[in-house]
Amino acid sequence: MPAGSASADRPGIGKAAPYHHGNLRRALTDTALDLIGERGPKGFTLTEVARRAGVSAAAPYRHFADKSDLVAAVAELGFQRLHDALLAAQGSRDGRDHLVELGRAYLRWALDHPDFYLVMFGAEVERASYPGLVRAAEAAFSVLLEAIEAARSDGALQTKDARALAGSLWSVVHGAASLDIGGDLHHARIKATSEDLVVEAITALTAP
Amino acid sequence: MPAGSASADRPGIGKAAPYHHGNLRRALTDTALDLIGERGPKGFTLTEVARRAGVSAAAPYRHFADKSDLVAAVAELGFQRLHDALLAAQGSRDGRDHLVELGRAYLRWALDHPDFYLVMFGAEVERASYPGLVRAAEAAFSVLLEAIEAARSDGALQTKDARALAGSLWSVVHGAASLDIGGDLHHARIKATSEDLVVEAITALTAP
DNA sequence: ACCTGAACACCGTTCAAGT
DNA sequence: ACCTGAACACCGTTCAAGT
Repeated sequence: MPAGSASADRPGIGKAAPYHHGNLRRALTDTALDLIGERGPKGFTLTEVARRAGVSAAAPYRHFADKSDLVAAVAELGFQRLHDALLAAQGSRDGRDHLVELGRAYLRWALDHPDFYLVMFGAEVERASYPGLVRAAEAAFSVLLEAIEAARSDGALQTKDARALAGSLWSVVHGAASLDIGGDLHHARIKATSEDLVVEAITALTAP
Repeated sequence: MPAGSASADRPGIGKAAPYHHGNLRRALTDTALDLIGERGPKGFTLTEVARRAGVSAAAPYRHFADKSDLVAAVAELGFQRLHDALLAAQGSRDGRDHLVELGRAYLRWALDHPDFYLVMFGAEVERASYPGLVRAAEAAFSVLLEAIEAARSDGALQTKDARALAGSLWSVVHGAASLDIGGDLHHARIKATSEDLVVEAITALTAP
């Protein structure tokens, strides 16, 4: 234990990188995501998040109402990043192909960030209780909706109910992502990848 | 507190319906399901399950390795009931219609038992760690697989990879159930019901 | 064989007190 | 304004002891 270091007038000396004063809120959500990635959404404790961030167990309560509120903040971050990933998936100009690309991008993001994904759709947080979370999810969903509208006005798609089609597409993609992450596709000995399933399903659902 | 009753030689006199000696294991899974239904998969504690069953907090450890093991047992029960519900859905003889009926039955069961469903597919239990759970899930899945095979040999369906089609169908139905239970379809203002989505999607995916 | 009682480490949360 | 330290109720789990 080193004592009397030159930085003795700064708080948290010796302890691993204490954030303190400034952006503890963001530090906590980042640390929480790390922990969830290591231990899964369960076995994740607020006390340890605080410990890793170098603050007391009570400190998070200056920034979050309770543990669920922190988890909701992580989920909201996740929806924002998913939203960005979908916006970045501007491949093909053709309406139907664009929808396939969107589905692929969604799935890829989910499989690349299973920890985020589990928090975003898991039962740990009542999404309905967090308006910001609902808005973030809606924003991501709107990318899909607009792609459908665009395809429709291009004549590449004839759908009465764009929202219903969006719901079907979201269901397949979310279902495939969820079953893949949970290992269920593997247990069912399905050799096709979730990407195969998604591409085929979107193609069938948007067939003229 | 009534004392000296005629049943004083039986354990647990006076306390609310103590199960003791016999089928405590089953009593615990039943109580756990009740509690999950009331409070959701989180906010469910082993201690309270024991309390409600009228036994000490240590008693469950005679029947389950730990809390996760109890949750896994509940999930397994869920897959068995889902399996039964699918077997009972023997409506139409026609191959494609039968697949639609199967999807409907799955969705209905999930929406009727959201507590079960969340435990079965939630992150609270590592499904891969519980072989009995995996087997129960596979058994339920096999109903779908056999329906596809039957439709194929009837000529109602031409599919190269039955398991892949099963994966796509499972993805839509699971996805729709999951999004509906989570309130996400509602937040996305999708007016069509999850049943509408599922029927339409299965029809499209099994189109000749 | 099955359950109780007491114990331990740990967690979520609160609150008075410090800077 | 933001954080600490101590406190409280409660939980998961273990283990010796009871019947």
